[in-house]
Amino acid sequence: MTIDPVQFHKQLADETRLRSLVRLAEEGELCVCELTHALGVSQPKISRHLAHLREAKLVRDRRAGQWMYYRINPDLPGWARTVLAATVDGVRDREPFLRDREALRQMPNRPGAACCA
Amino acid sequence: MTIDPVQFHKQLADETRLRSLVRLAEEGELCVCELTHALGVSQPKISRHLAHLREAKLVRDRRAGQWMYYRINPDLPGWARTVLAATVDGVRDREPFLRDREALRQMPNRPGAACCA
DNA sequence: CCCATATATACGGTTTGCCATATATTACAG
DNA sequence: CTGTAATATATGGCAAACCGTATATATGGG
Repeated sequence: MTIDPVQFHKQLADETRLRSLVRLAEEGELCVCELTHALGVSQPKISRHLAHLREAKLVRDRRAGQWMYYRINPDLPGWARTVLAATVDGVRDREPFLRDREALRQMPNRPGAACCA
Repeated sequence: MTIDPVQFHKQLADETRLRSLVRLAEEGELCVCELTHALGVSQPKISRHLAHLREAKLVRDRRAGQWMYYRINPDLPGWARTVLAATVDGVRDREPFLRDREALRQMPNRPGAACCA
């Protein structure tokens, strides 16, 4: 799989997209409503940015009922995965990423695993 | 040293800047006219993009006579250097980066070492 | 069917960013 | 000083990108 490096970095060069990617990198898979809640931004805004990420091949989506789940594209080339991992590592303990992690943790009625423990 | 990750990636999200950074990463230090020749773009264009990179702390400059030499900022945080190195690694053998390397190698009258071999 | 929830897209407006061209600055040579 | 080479900045125009709001689509339940 090949990716244009300029397009790739453009995706990381927006706060909403970067926050979404960091969340996805740490959680594995999230639906739109979880990201909306974690970042505290409007649903169309998240959805639009996720569409960008999908078009740029940074993420993949999967439908499960009414929910669309997004995850980091596992087929990214090695250099891109390294870039992503290094970036996540560099920002993990800063705002607003800390706050995003906490907001997701405290989200009520999360779809998926939460209900059937 | 601390750097805003969004601003950082914005710098890599432009072809002219990325090509300049890749050249600097491989050559160590280059003056404006060398970059101008390597990439084959206008001098003001290179100069403007180098100014962006300097303001974003990605590069440092040094004056030597009439020449301004630029290099990757050695004080970048670890994650940023990793991102940069991974990106360079990912693009090294593609166009237009191959062509840039070759154009620099064939540049006549390079300042610095070239004249006094 | 009809409604509610989750998600996506369309629209209009504003900002940001890039470019080419022209001009200013700085350093050096004579 | 004067001229020349290297570099930087200023200007105006244009295109890309982001945003909020409104609306459309899709799924599942009753």
